[in-house]
Amino acid sequence: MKVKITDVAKECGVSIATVSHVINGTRYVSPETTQKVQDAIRKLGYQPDIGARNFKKGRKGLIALLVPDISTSRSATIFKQLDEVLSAAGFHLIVANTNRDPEKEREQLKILCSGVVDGVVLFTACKRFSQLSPAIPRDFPLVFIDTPLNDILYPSLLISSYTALYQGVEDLIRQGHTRIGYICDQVDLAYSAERLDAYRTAIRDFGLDLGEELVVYSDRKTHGAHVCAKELMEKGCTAIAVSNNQSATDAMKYLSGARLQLGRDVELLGFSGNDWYEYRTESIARVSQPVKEMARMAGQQLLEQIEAGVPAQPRTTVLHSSYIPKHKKEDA
Amino acid sequence: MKVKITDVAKECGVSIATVSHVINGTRYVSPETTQKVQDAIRKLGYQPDIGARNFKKGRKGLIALLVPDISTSRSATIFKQLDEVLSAAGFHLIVANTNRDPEKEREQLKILCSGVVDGVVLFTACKRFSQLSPAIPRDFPLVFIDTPLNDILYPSLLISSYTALYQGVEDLIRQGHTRIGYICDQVDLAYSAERLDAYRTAIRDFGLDLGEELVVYSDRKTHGAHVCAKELMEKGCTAIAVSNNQSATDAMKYLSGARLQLGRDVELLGFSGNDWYEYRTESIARVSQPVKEMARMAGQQLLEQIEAGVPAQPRTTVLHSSYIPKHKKEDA
DNA sequence: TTGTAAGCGTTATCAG
DNA sequence: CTGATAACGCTTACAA
Repeated sequence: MKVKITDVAKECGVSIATVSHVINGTRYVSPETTQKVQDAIRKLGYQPDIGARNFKKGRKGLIALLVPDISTSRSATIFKQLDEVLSAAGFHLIVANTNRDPEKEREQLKILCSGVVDGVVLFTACKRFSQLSPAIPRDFPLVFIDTPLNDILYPSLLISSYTALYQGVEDLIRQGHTRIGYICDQVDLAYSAERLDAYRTAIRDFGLDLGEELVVYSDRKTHGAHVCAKELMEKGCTAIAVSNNQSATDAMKYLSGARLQLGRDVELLGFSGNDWYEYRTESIARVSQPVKEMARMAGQQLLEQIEAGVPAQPRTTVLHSSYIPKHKKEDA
Repeated sequence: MKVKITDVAKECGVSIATVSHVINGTRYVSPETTQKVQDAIRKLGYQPDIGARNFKKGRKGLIALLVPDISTSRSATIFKQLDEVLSAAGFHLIVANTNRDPEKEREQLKILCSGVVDGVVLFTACKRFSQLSPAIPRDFPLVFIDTPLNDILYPSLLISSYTALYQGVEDLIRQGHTRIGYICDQVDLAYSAERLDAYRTAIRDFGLDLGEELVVYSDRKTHGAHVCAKELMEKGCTAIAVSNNQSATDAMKYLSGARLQLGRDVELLGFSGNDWYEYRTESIARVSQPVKEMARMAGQQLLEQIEAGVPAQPRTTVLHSSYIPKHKKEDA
């Protein structure tokens, strides 16, 4: 049989209350008794039953992370960081895949929030908060990440790449490039619009504006970024900026297929991501997103809500990407 | 306040025992009473407290999946399938990343097995079972997947690609290819050795043996599969077979970079995986692994151990990959 | 400085 | 056919 708190109490002739307090440091116990208890615990190999504890305290010891697609490297990064900070606080992390389906997301959210987990970190696929609110009980510990929603009622963490992208384009311009193309994806998403804006503003600020000529729009399914890259090269671009990591990868695939070498035939301003290692022979300039920091902060903020009982404030935190010039190492 | 079982009992004037039995269908209750109870449940919006139930039943409601690398598509697939079968049985899935580190794996396993979860699905990074056994209590519900270990004491699920690969090579031969190269990765891993064997046997069976000439060994870090592909082409191969999906992808990258077209300049025998979509313009012949089935079976077998209380048998189940010729759709 | 005992919300064992 | 009631292992007033 498993050894329980009563066994320990019996072993060293104190009450179970004392044992409990020794374990949790929740009230004064004399040094000698403390010692006795700790010895007994070690001797018997006692380990508190987490299930019982959680039950008694009315918590589940579980946090859920909801992501649109578990197989992306971004999801994996977020998972790992979050797991670190939450497990340090005694929580376990369960992951749910929403498959970018708002319907499914709402369902899962409803179940999870109704007594399964103590809190949720949500990378939503919904575009408006009102699509979600019915699924979330008032005052449920929740943190949004990565998606700006308008009328949001919870803490939310975002990454802005405006400045970094602006700096990247500026750098290209200072290097003498005058025809800098831009591959834009999903303009309907806020982050994408912001990045396009950064590109346009930089271009305009330095008097290189050509209107829409060097902006092409990619689409994951019908008009991949490789095609876009091709188009831009045909338009005589000497440099290409992109709006995300996937596009950067695709563009590189096209360029290498067309035997165009980075740094010689064309310059690329990319985004950092986990798959650069494949291409590390050619160092490129890039925008680096603080995904890890975002995930860790999300964990912290969630813990505050849960433990300190801070009611969810609609505070929005914006982290900023940094621009990393060519030949410079990624910051850890 | 949350509504609990006593509230329901009070509402319809029966005992909590009856309510519990209605909910769990665990003993006969007259139709009328059943009806009354169900109405009350609906009326009050009662939902059983899972935490309390788990506590009472001495279970945690949690299963852990340990994988070497959460960011691979294989891990993602396994996660999704497993999650489906386990959540249907009322369990939640927590994922732990071992980072291919046996040390870390052992630690996590030790913690998880000592009362945190009810069972574990383990994609181990260890090469021998003895490295693990100290971390696992006797009779702990556990299922191994994807890694053959010698003196294993638990159910284990494997995928063999021997036959499929053999068939693929055979198909190339029947198409008239006589110089078929093979890119082998990590011969020290059992699956890899098996696949190399399949290739060699097929080649030998059809009298095309050239010894080691057309076998090249890749290494993720120092000697990528693109390099291997290049070497094989220089050796005059008209077809290339690979030992896994990553190598297939890398080989294709090289080929497209060298402007060599599949089906015209060279034939490729690849492995199925999640990133073929990028290349779907060219259909290729491939070995398709039943990863989903493996994951689902792992879930089933684990449930058997946990629920039916079947003590862990050292039974090994081998699933077989199928060969899918060119131009044929992937089986769902 | 420590002990006693009342729960937390279920399930399950007895009786009836 | 159904009801009391004792557990499950722990935390935490309240007492002493």
